[in-house]
Amino acid sequence: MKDIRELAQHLDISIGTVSRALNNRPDVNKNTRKRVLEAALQFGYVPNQSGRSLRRGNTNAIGLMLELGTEASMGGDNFFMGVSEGIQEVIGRHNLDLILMPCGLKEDAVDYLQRMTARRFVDGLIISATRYDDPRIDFLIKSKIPFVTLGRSGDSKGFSWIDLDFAGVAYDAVMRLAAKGHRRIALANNTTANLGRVFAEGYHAGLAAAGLDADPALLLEVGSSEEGGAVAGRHMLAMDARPTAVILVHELMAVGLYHILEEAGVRPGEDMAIVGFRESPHSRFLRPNLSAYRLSLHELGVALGEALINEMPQFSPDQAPGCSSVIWPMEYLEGMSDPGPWNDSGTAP
Amino acid sequence: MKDIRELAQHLDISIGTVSRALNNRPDVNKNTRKRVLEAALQFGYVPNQSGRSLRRGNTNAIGLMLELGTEASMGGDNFFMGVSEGIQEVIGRHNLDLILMPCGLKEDAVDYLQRMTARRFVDGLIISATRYDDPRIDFLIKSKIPFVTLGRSGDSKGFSWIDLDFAGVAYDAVMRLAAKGHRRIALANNTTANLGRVFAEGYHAGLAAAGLDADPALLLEVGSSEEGGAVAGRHMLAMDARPTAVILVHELMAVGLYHILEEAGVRPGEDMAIVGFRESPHSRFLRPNLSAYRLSLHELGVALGEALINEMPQFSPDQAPGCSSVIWPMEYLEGMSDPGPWNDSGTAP
DNA sequence: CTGAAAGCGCTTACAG
DNA sequence: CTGAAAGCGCTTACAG
Repeated sequence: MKDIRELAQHLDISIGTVSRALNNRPDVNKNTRKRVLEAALQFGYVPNQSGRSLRRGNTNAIGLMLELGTEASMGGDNFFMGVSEGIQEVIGRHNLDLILMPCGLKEDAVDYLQRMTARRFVDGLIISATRYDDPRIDFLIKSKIPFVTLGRSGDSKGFSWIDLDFAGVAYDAVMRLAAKGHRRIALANNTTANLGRVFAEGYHAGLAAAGLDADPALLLEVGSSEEGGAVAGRHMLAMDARPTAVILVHELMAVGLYHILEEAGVRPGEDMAIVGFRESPHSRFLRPNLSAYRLSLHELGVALGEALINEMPQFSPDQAPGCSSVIWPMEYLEGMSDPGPWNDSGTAP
Repeated sequence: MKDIRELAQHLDISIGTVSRALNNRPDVNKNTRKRVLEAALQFGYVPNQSGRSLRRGNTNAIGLMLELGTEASMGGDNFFMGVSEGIQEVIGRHNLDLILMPCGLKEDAVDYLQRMTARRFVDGLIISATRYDDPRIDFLIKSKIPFVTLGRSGDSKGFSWIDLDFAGVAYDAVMRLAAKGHRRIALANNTTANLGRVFAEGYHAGLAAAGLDADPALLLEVGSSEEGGAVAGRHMLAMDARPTAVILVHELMAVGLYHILEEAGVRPGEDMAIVGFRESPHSRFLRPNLSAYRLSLHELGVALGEALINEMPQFSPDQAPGCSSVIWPMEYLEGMSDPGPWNDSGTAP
């Protein structure tokens, strides 16, 4: 069954009525609707989305843009799969489908976005890996396309976003470490995305609240990866006044960091306290297992989906766009990598 | 600039000519084409994909279907991100875009596929996590939609596929371990997808070639995850005749397996040899680092893209569809987790 | 080389 | 409650 015409012919009614029945319009005879629905099911008829989109001006799809190179910085692995599941749950209720739009390394993110929106693949967008100054946001605002960002930007005004509580986590980690007696707390950070800046702010706020001096030498800029953690480890080992604790903006770093420390005979958790960002299977299986912060990817996805629905006039007619901003709370999960109290004398070189 | 009509008006030519110029038709005056292209660029005009699709019957997009629950068995996000990059490189040359289509846990894969194809989101498909008996394949063949599968199915006839060399890896791993003196070699496997069956076949072929008996007790069925490795580890520790070596169908398993073994005082690589499937950052940073097999995700993506292009009549008019099948070779990368020769006496309990 | 026109498959005022 | 018709934005024979 290729098109609506054929289905209408088979039922001996007009295509208009078939369309109305299929679209759940109220003004259709109950029996007619039943016949149409049954015939559609029987013949496997589904309206051609191009025809529908052309007529209605929407696509019934929403997109989640991924940047292939940098996404590792938000969690790599299963982060986006977990979030997708939650997004789908919400948007599915509105008969929207989710598609992931991967932007290649070689393509400019704005060019890509412009192309995908111009082609009108999707009715709304979720973008991630938000930068401090992110031209994609200006473009999307100008284009009047409903969108939500995962991650705030520098000014973070005029659009809706959800951001993990990077500042809160860094602050909390510093306070916990300080309470255990640490005085020299390093930050293994990555400021490619804005989240790194926010993380550093929380870190500095924590230092101030704990009455500790901020030593720029303790601010390590590395990649959000196993290798980045290794780089941070080598760097710290080479320092004259070695930190006794380090906070990681990405838990993957712990893998490389542990490796490097152990190679040098420095025991993670015993000779150096380590706190990771997000709890993950990797962090759980590290030995000592990594203290980190927990969040539900599914719930985050649900929140993102709902935020986007709020931006879409067809679903939320009396909602002011760009008005919601959420800092997603995360819960400390104690591992064995930052035991306390810390015995300062036993550690510094 | 909203539509072609407006652009044509601005240039004072017909929309037909604008369209022809934009579509690189040869029968357009050189100067006219130049004017059109410049104006389009200037006003940011991009043809509406719905109009184009409706008229031409294609979408200029290809889809990579992911199953959110089971994809971990192929490697999680990083795997698909790496592959996506390669796919895009190839299909981009034909002005096709790649979108990822995540099928939620709660949705039936065939229903999902049917819906997405009926809506005509994409002109071609790559599906993954192929099962032994995969109804998606019958559906796609019947629908005459160009597609390629990542992973062969049980019969693997009548469609094109690329599969990692699971059989070859298992065979090679057994042979290497046997050559080092191992007699009891376990397999931590996952047969949810067909790859697990193929892996087991290679394992048995290896055992036979090495003159070793196949002990069903050494065939462990676990999840392709950290936790799955832990389960396998606990199981092996509890065995009367403990294996001296184990081959993992997924390298993530090593994380949990190492953990459990170490907890029990069994040293990975020394008291038990371990070989993983795919080399990854995780495997590289394990201590001892995991012997595993290397492949280029990017090249695999390129091959998938090319295979799909071959299936698409508009790009490969004289290609017989469904005729290509590739077993993707993988290269052994020696780590420290399976040193040899093995001293049998020192190990069994 | 260009323009006028048909038509891709749908939805939706409009008339009855 | 239903049908006939317009039109969404594009591409492409066809005529000139």
